[in-house]
Amino acid sequence: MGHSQSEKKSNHERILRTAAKRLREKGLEAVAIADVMKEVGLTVGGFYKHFDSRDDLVVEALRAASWQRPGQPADAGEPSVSLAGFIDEYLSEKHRDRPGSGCLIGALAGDVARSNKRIRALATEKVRCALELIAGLLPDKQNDAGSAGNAVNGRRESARKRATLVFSALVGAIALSRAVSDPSLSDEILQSVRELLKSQGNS
Amino acid sequence: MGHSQSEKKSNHERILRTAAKRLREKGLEAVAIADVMKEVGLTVGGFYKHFDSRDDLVVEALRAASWQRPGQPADAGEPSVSLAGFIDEYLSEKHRDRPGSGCLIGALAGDVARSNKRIRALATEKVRCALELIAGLLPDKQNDAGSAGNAVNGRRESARKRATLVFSALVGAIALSRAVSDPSLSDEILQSVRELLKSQGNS
DNA sequence: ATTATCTATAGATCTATAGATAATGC
DNA sequence: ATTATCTATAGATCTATAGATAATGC
Repeated sequence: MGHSQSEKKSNHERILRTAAKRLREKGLEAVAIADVMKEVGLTVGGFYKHFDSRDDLVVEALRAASWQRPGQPADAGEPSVSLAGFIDEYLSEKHRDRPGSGCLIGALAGDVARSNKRIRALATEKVRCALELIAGLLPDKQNDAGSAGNAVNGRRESARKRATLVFSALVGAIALSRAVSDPSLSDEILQSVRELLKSQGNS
Repeated sequence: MGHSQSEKKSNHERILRTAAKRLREKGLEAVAIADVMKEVGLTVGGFYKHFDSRDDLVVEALRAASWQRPGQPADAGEPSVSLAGFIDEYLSEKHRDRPGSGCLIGALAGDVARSNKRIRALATEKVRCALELIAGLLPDKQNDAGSAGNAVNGRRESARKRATLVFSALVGAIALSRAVSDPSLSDEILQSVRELLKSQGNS
């Protein structure tokens, strides 16, 4: 029964990583503390020296959960990929089949909508980050008609709108491809949205 | 304690309607049988003369749940609207704020992905229906390059792909708009996706 | 002495069942 | 006689706490 400070820190991080994985796989309500602790090799009782409540674990785990791009090591850093590459990775069969190491929002948007303020605030930040990331990957495009003011602001506004459409389509497509029980329909959804998102003046 | 056959049938339908609403609002796991029965004006014990198990209730309720278009009576029938009208209704603030009477897939795609075969098979049918409905609303468009064979099949294939993109974007956008805690970001998501989906050669 | 962990359990909640009650319907 | 409903509860599960244990760290 060792319990040094460094061991505690290591256990803490393993609890977070395990919870982040299982929460994305099973949803925000269906993960029991005892199961997470068991998977880490500990027991329930010790949990509350690490977190004040189950809710704290969920918030911390979601905060720490980063999307591990399929086929990349866990700490691959910022995606320096193109928009087309990002779309292909997001809508890959690997990502669909491994929600536990995938995009938090894609796996849990529905659950988040029914959660408390803290979790929704955290998810809101993640959504903002995703929109900015995608907007940054978008190519320049002619100014949209609706934007008054100078051309730079118009471009930025247009990019943000297009990023919102792209992210919505990504999140919707991955959710649908996971929900559907027919593998060929699931594949078709991924492929169609990949193809059209990349061709449709967005890339 | 009345219990005629007709009264039982009426109670059965009220249980289904109540469950369909609460399941879309709270998710597939978070609705307790006792609460549904209480809301209908009955008690837990009677439940099992109506359904063999909780799972049967969920399947039947989801099967019976139809999207009540915002601002329409419950039995408004097939949407004879245009694609633009459909998009505007789906991505309306009313729909966002009333998941209990809204699109099943939009509210529960994430939950369905973690559910059993029966529920996923049922959701698969609902997804197929949605794709066909949207494909039928899509305007004709030039044949896409990838399709061999005659022009009609090419158009149909193209419409199906575009319908998949549109439905993915609708499902993703409504999920994001509900997940996010900042009302202005939520509004922005709905508005951006509405605008681009209608303008982007899809309508 | 402190504390990270363990075992054990109280209290809450939920599904499903058992047995009683009272109205229906042959 | 049948059955739709009720009350009560067994059994499972989950969060959180209490108290014991043993290694750490001043």
